[in-house]
Amino acid sequence: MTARRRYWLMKSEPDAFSIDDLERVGTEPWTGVRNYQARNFMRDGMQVGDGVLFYHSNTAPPGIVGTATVASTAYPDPTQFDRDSGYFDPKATHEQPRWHLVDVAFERRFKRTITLDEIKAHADDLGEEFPLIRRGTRLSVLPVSAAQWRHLLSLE
DNA sequence: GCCAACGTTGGC
DNA sequence: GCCAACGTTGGC
Repeated sequence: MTARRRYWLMKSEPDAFSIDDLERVGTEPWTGVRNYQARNFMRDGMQVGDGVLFYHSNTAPPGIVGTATVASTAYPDPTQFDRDSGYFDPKATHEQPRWHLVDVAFERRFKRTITLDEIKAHADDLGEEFPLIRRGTRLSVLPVSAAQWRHLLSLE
Protein backbone atom coordinates (compact mmCIF):
# COMPACT_ATOMS: atom_id res chain seq x y z
CA MET A 1 0.00 0.00 0.00
CA THR A 2 1.31 3.40 -0.92
CA ALA A 3 0.36 6.26 1.32
CA ARG A 4 -0.80 9.45 -0.29
CA ARG A 5 1.85 12.08 -0.82
CA ARG A 6 1.93 14.74 1.86
CA TYR A 7 3.06 18.32 1.78
CA TRP A 8 5.08 20.45 4.15
CA LEU A 9 6.63 23.87 4.57
CA MET A 10 10.13 24.12 5.98
CA LYS A 11 11.76 27.36 7.07
CA SER A 12 15.39 28.25 6.80
CA GLU A 13 17.30 31.44 7.33
CA PRO A 14 19.03 32.07 4.02
CA ASP A 15 22.13 33.39 5.80
CA ALA A 16 22.47 29.94 7.36
CA PHE A 17 21.16 27.72 4.57
CA SER A 18 19.38 29.01 1.48
CA ILE A 19 17.61 27.40 -1.47
CA ASP A 20 20.75 28.15 -3.48
CA ASP A 21 22.78 26.17 -0.97
CA LEU A 22 20.34 23.29 -1.35
CA GLU A 23 20.60 23.47 -5.14
CA ARG A 24 24.38 23.34 -4.86
CA VAL A 25 24.52 20.30 -2.58
CA GLY A 26 21.44 18.54 -3.97
CA THR A 27 20.45 16.82 -0.74
CA GLU A 28 20.85 18.04 2.81
CA PRO A 29 20.15 16.53 6.24
CA TRP A 30 17.77 18.98 7.92
CA THR A 31 19.82 19.38 11.10
CA GLY A 32 19.13 21.60 14.04
CA VAL A 33 15.38 21.38 14.54
CA ARG A 34 14.95 21.64 18.31
CA ASN A 35 11.22 22.01 18.61
CA TYR A 36 9.22 18.93 19.52
CA GLN A 37 6.27 19.64 17.30
CA ALA A 38 8.49 20.23 14.29
CA ARG A 39 10.44 17.09 15.13
CA ASN A 40 7.24 15.07 15.34
CA PHE A 41 6.20 16.20 11.88
CA MET A 42 9.52 14.99 10.49
CA ARG A 43 9.69 11.81 12.54
CA ASP A 44 6.08 10.69 12.38
CA GLY A 45 4.59 12.41 9.39
CA MET A 46 7.11 12.59 6.58
CA GLN A 47 7.54 10.00 3.87
CA VAL A 48 10.02 9.81 1.03
CA GLY A 49 8.69 11.79 -1.91
CA ASP A 50 6.62 14.26 0.09
CA GLY A 51 6.55 17.81 -1.24
CA VAL A 52 8.30 20.63 0.62
CA LEU A 53 7.81 24.36 0.22
CA PHE A 54 11.16 25.97 0.98
CA TYR A 55 10.64 29.16 2.98
CA HIS A 56 13.21 31.86 3.69
CA SER A 57 12.72 33.41 7.12
CA ASN A 58 14.46 36.32 8.79
CA THR A 59 15.11 38.03 5.51
CA ALA A 60 13.49 40.74 3.44
CA PRO A 61 11.07 39.80 2.16
CA PRO A 62 10.34 36.47 3.84
CA GLY A 63 8.57 33.97 1.63
CA ILE A 64 8.54 30.73 -0.31
CA VAL A 65 11.43 30.51 -2.75
CA GLY A 66 11.15 27.03 -4.21
CA THR A 67 10.29 23.40 -3.71
CA ALA A 68 12.12 20.35 -2.41
CA THR A 69 11.23 16.76 -1.67
CA VAL A 70 11.62 14.57 1.38
CA ALA A 71 14.50 12.26 0.50
CA SER A 72 14.73 9.92 3.49
CA THR A 73 12.75 8.58 6.35
CA ALA A 74 13.54 10.07 9.74
CA TYR A 75 16.76 9.22 11.58
CA PRO A 76 18.56 10.72 14.59
CA ASP A 77 20.04 14.17 14.03
CA PRO A 78 23.81 13.59 14.41
CA THR A 79 24.44 17.13 15.63
CA GLN A 80 22.73 16.34 18.95
CA PHE A 81 25.68 14.08 19.81
CA ASP A 82 28.38 16.50 18.64
CA ARG A 83 29.90 18.53 21.46
CA ASP A 84 31.37 20.94 18.96
CA SER A 85 28.01 21.65 17.38
CA GLY A 86 25.78 24.49 18.40
CA TYR A 87 22.97 21.93 18.25
CA PHE A 88 24.60 19.64 20.81
CA ASP A 89 22.07 18.30 23.32
CA PRO A 90 23.64 16.94 26.52
CA LYS A 91 20.47 15.04 27.33
CA ALA A 92 20.44 13.07 24.11
CA THR A 93 22.03 9.62 23.93
CA HIS A 94 22.52 7.22 21.05
CA GLU A 95 20.24 4.80 22.88
CA GLN A 96 17.61 7.49 23.36
CA PRO A 97 18.02 10.23 20.79
CA ARG A 98 15.79 13.24 21.22
CA TRP A 99 15.99 14.76 17.77
CA HIS A 100 15.24 13.28 14.40
CA LEU A 101 15.53 14.69 10.93
CA VAL A 102 14.99 13.83 7.30
CA ASP A 103 17.09 14.48 4.23
CA VAL A 104 15.70 17.15 1.93
CA ALA A 105 16.42 17.18 -1.81
CA PHE A 106 16.36 20.22 -4.09
CA GLU A 107 13.58 20.27 -6.63
CA ARG A 108 13.05 23.72 -8.08
CA ARG A 109 13.83 27.34 -7.41
CA PHE A 110 10.98 29.74 -8.13
CA LYS A 111 11.55 32.57 -10.56
CA ARG A 112 10.44 34.87 -7.80
CA THR A 113 9.66 34.80 -4.12
CA ILE A 114 6.08 34.18 -3.06
CA THR A 115 6.22 36.68 -0.24
CA LEU A 116 4.64 36.36 3.16
CA ASP A 117 2.60 39.47 2.31
CA GLU A 118 1.10 37.73 -0.72
CA ILE A 119 0.43 34.62 1.29
CA LYS A 120 -1.36 36.70 3.91
CA ALA A 121 -3.39 38.35 1.17
CA HIS A 122 -4.68 34.90 0.22
CA ALA A 123 -5.54 33.92 3.78
CA ASP A 124 -9.18 33.37 2.85
CA ASP A 125 -8.23 30.78 0.23
CA LEU A 126 -5.69 29.06 2.43
CA GLY A 127 -7.92 28.78 5.48
CA GLU A 128 -7.70 30.26 8.92
CA GLU A 129 -5.80 27.31 10.25
CA PHE A 130 -2.76 27.82 8.06
CA PRO A 131 -0.07 28.11 10.74
CA LEU A 132 2.35 30.19 8.71
CA ILE A 133 0.09 33.21 8.88
CA ARG A 134 -1.30 32.61 12.32
CA ARG A 135 0.08 35.14 14.72
CA GLY A 136 2.87 33.96 16.93
CA THR A 137 3.46 30.64 15.22
CA ARG A 138 7.14 29.91 15.12
CA LEU A 139 7.06 26.37 13.87
CA SER A 140 9.89 25.79 11.42
CA VAL A 141 8.31 22.64 9.97
CA LEU A 142 4.60 22.59 9.33
CA PRO A 143 2.06 20.62 7.34
CA VAL A 144 0.42 21.98 4.21
CA SER A 145 -2.75 20.50 2.76
CA ALA A 146 -2.94 19.42 -0.88
CA ALA A 147 -5.29 22.32 -1.57
CA GLN A 148 -2.94 24.79 0.11
CA TRP A 149 0.00 23.36 -1.81
CA ARG A 150 -1.79 23.83 -5.13
CA HIS A 151 -2.92 27.29 -4.23
CA LEU A 152 0.49 28.46 -3.05
CA LEU A 153 2.18 27.11 -6.18
CA SER A 154 -0.39 28.89 -8.34
CA LEU A 155 0.80 32.21 -6.91
CA GLU A 156 4.16 31.89 -8.62
C1' DG B 1 18.33 45.87 16.44
C1' DC B 2 13.83 45.62 18.64
C1' DC B 3 10.53 43.08 20.74
C1' DA B 4 6.14 40.17 20.89
C1' DA B 5 5.03 35.59 21.17
C1' DC B 6 5.74 31.42 22.94
C1' DG B 7 8.37 27.00 24.11
C1' DT B 8 11.42 25.14 27.60
C1' DT B 9 13.63 24.78 31.97
C1' DG B 10 14.09 24.28 36.68
C1' DG B 11 13.15 25.82 41.51
C1' DC B 12 9.85 25.12 44.69
C1' DG C 1 2.64 20.37 38.67
C1' DC C 2 2.86 25.46 38.88
C1' DC C 3 4.92 29.29 36.99
C1' DA C 4 8.74 32.80 36.67
C1' DA C 5 12.78 33.27 34.21
C1' DC C 6 15.02 32.54 30.27
C1' DG C 7 16.01 31.62 25.40
C1' DT C 8 14.59 31.56 20.67
C1' DT C 9 12.01 32.70 16.57
C1' DG C 10 11.11 35.66 13.13
C1' DG C 11 8.55 39.82 11.40
C1' DC C 12 9.28 44.44 11.21
